[in-house]
Amino acid sequence: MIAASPRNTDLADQFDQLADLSEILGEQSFRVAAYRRAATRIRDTASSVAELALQGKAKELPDIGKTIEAKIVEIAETGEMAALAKRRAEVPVEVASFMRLPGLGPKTAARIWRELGVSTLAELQNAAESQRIRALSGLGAATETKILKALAEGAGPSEPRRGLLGKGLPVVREVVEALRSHPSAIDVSDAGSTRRRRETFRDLDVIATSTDPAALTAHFVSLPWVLEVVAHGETKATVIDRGGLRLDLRVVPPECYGDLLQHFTGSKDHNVALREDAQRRGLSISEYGVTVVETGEVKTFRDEAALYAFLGYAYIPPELREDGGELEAARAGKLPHLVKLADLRGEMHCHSTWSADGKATIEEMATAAAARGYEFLCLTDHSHYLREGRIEEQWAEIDDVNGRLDSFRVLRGVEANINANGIVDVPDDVLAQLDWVVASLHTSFDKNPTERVLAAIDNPHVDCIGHLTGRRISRRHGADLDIDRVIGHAVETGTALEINGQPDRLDMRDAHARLAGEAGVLIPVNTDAHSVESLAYAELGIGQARRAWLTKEQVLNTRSWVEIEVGKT
DNA sequence: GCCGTTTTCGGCCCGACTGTTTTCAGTCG
Repeated sequence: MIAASPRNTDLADQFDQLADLSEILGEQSFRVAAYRRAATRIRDTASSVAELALQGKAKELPDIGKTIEAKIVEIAETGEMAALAKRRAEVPVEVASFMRLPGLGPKTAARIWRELGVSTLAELQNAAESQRIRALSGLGAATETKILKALAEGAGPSEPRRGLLGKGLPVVREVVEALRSHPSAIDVSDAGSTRRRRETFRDLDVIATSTDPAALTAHFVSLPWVLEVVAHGETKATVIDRGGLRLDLRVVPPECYGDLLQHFTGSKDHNVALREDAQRRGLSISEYGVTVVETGEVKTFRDEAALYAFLGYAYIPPELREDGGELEAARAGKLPHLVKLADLRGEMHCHSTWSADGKATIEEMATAAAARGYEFLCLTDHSHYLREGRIEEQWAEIDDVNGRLDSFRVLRGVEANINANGIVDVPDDVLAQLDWVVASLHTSFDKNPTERVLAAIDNPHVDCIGHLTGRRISRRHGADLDIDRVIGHAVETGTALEINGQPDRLDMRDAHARLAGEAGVLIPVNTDAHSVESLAYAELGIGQARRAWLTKEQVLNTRSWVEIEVGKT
């Protein structure tokens, strides 16, 4: 039996650790950066990179060359990377976690380890308390205080916690509104990862132009919900709000608003690729403008579209700015026309009080969906609550509601469970009477998940697989599926794979949805709403769909129900 | 380490803030 190949996340973690330890050892910064880029690339790839490497095809990915492919093959075949094992023997691994403390980088971590013999976080705390850090030249009492504060706040070996997009968006919008009300404000916008609709964020970014940058920055740090000011300059400030969220503001003159917005929206990888590309053509890009190196002339741009146009690209929507091929596509005029929230014509996965956890009646859900401008709603209550004749009672209520609603239709659906043995838990004769069948994994995620999902797809009554992996962001990893096989099977059978817009699901994730879309899978953007309010999660789902490069044509519920029924054949 | 519409060698984004300094290195995004 062949051992399962390592998962992309495990490979990526190993390259990140290789980068950390190499950096502490003072190795070439460009090689360290290459390891980090490779880790990111592996993490953002949908297919198994280990499988690709074993076929000699991993080096076709950007940022993966011969050397890194060989290291991946080595991990797949032996379970270990010699280069990493060697460095682990040289550096105590906990020294790398010093770098997780804010303000401490590789140079400082290395000096504390080498010059003081400190190799664990406990020893680091002890060294700071006994004022031994200040003995090192260039470090003082302030550094000791900073270390102790960070350790007391629980910063440590684990990754810093990232917040959910669904939590961050309302906060960043509130801050944007508060800044707009300041008399010196001209333009204010959200930026950063929330503008790109990335599923999680580390901090919330706001940018602005102002007639008086220092006054606007001062207003920002004195907003009522600010708990702590981390940094405060004339054009840039960072605060922590009472919810523990980190907010960054940056201000520049109006004439370079486009430059600033582009810079501060990122992603970092997108900007680096953009700037490297520009540099090859004799241009130097910063948040203040584009410098023609030869003449020293600086061009500034009031909006992003003009900036991208000057650099020779079509306008790139923020959701695509991840260094995932968008620059090449924009240069060639081949960017997709991304799906928009307003394109949605129905909801295809939601619940009512017929599910025990549902908060609204069928009529309330339907009325709310109609108010959003939808034409239909597939009611997909949990199969568990629709047994022993209850589903017929539900159908009667659906008919009743449809009788009262003009030009809106509630469809009969169900969210069936894919059992541990791969069987869909609703009898075929019941499924045959339904308009729309969603099948989802809810338990036993580690028990043959691929085979179970494939079996569900094989059921001719199943129209769609719900929240494909079952992950809960930052709580549960979800099923480790063979995504290529699932997508291949979905294409063969015409089964849809949804994007579930629940803030902690967003499942399929962006990379999976992009691969599915490219393969020809139809993808409904759903909310899995259990209440009227959560129908608004459609915005998060559409963000995810746009990050997956999906067009209106690829998103199933941009069609009318009649068109969808015809497509089902 | 990776990469190539001037390169298979010699490059590799750019600027702000902090703490410790008397002009800068380290860190961060």
